[in-house]
Amino acid sequence: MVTPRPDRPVTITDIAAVTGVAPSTVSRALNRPGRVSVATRNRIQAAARELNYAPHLPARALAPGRTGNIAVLVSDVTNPFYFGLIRGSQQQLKAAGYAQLLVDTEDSGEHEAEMLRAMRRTLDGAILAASRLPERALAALAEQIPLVTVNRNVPGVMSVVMDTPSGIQQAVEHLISLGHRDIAYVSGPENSWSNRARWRAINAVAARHGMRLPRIGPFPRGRHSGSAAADALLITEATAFIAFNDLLAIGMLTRLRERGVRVPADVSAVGCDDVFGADFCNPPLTTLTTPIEQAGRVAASMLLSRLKHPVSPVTRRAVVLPTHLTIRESSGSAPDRRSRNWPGPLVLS
Amino acid sequence: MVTPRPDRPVTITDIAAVTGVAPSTVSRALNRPGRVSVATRNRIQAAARELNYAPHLPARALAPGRTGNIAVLVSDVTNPFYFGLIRGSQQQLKAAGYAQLLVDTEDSGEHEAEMLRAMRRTLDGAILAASRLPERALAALAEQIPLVTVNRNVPGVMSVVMDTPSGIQQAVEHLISLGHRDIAYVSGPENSWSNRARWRAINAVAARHGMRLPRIGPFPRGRHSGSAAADALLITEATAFIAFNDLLAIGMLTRLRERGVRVPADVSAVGCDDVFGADFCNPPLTTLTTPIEQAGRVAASMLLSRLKHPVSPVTRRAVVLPTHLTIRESSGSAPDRRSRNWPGPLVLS
DNA sequence: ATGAAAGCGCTAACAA
DNA sequence: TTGTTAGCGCTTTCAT
Repeated sequence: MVTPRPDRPVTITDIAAVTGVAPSTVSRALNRPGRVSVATRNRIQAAARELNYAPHLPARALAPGRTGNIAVLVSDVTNPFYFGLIRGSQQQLKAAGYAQLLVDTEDSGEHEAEMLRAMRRTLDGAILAASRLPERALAALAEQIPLVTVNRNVPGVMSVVMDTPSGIQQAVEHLISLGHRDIAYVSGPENSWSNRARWRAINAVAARHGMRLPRIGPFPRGRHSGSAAADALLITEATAFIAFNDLLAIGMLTRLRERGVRVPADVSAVGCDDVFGADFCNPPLTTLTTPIEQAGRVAASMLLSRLKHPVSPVTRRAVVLPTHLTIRESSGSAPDRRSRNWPGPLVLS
Repeated sequence: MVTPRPDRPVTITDIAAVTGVAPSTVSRALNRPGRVSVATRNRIQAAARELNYAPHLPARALAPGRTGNIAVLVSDVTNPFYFGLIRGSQQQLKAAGYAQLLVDTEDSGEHEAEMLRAMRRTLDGAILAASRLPERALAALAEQIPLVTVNRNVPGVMSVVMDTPSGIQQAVEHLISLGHRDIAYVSGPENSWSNRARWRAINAVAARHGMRLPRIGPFPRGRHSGSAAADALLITEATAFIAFNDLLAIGMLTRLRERGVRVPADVSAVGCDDVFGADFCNPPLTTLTTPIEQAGRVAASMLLSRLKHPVSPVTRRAVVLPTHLTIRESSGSAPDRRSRNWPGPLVLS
């Protein structure tokens, strides 16, 4: 029996030598067990296990068409919004034998483009969780490499988006039913597609109710945006606000408390996303719940089915996931506007 | 001029054809610019840019020794504890030209081992953020592939750990200084190394103060552990607790509120980790802050320097990062024990 | 400074 | 059913 050097990774050639067959037979036995006689297959698989063989994926990836890698690009890995997405996609990808490459684009379209450029030959496809790329660039990219965008809808690119309009409608009407008439939209970063979609949806609902909601901001991502946003809000007449996302809303909650503004007695707060933390902040946040983990699963599935059937017409190009309003304690009846005043002084911190 | 087919990825051979040199020269020009004449180098680099060339990483990885991939294994991607770690390592790895493969082991040692086994030939190294593997397995693995563990210290394996004892000491003494004498440790999963380390540290401090702290639990990870833990706590005489981690502590906070127990008036709460959310939960949580993002950076750096200098003795094998207590509003003076009673009835939910 | 040639591990035609 | 052969794209000797 031939004993391969134990300090060198075991290859199919080693297995071939040990079992006395050709390397290609080993390859077949391991990948398409059906095309090999039962006897040899068993012998080979036993030897593989015995030698603790693991395939060398890069070598396999040399043959065109399959690297086994899918990239997932997020704008900020520490944003809890992505946690569920990452987990959802990871589940699907792992089950299908793909590795997930997590890439943080640092919220920059250039980083995003550069990473994709550098990695494109290493990838079978990519999931873009919050692309900052212009439509044209995205469409062009999708020609070169299978792509699924999340929360971004551009023609010709597969996508998973949330049904923002219906969720926003629920949110606005929830506040209206509580007696609020002055409702502000607290805007997020202007380069965010979700932000624009939400603002558009708000406008549409407001128009339907013969109202016009003011908008404050935009406020960038970052620790102190919540404070700035809360301060800006208090200058207005608003008795309620809908914030671009929960992070911003939670930041505002903190600042409002500092300034002695009671939520929801003085001001009602509504967030978007229902991220980790929305249920235990103070007070627990009423928010538009988006099925983000499902979005991750769906995005991965779309990509995988596309890889399997490169041009199948059955692959849907755009999936819309339902959203719903989760009512917690941060929203309540509108205060009598005339008697409204903030107990605390403005404290600059 | 030779025009390569535009629908096929550009290879160094294409560049060679275009510039009239040999493929090997292109390779050199791109990787070791010093070993090529300035003129040809410029010509080649220009052509590469022109053709929008990107190296095919799997092919490069065929040559032994460098795949460009580092795996980061976490027990649960949705656990906020890991966010900073992932970001820290990602920063370092990206800067060094490595791709980060994020792997969720689902808190199972078997998954962990299996993933590592399957991927080992694809990897230049791995960071194990919360390994569930037995010491022997870990040590054996470290022989085969460069490894850095985080929050896990096993001889012969590079590691980054937190200085739990000093942080725990601060926490315990903080509570003692507030008059607490009955302090419980709320234990996390028994297969967690951190959990055992924290419990050991607590015991040591208690002994130094002539006390013996009771321990309740263990409580597994999961949404409802906090409730169970809070209920268990209320059966004891404890006026304060230190929870295995913030997630557990926050869950307990929620349950305590449901049951009408005031924090910190009736019970003081201390968590561990200072995760996202610890600063805005209700009340904001006093917690042992661990520099987890730094841990990610350090772990990546250790791995990278190890890859560069395979057996350099200068690479430290174990790094201990300082921790400190962050005092927020969940801890306060101990109540008079005799007058202590919980206003609310026990509500099973 | 540059070219020629071999080979990394695996898969897929094709042949037997 | 199995073996032979030829690459995949790149790096790396070894010549020149």
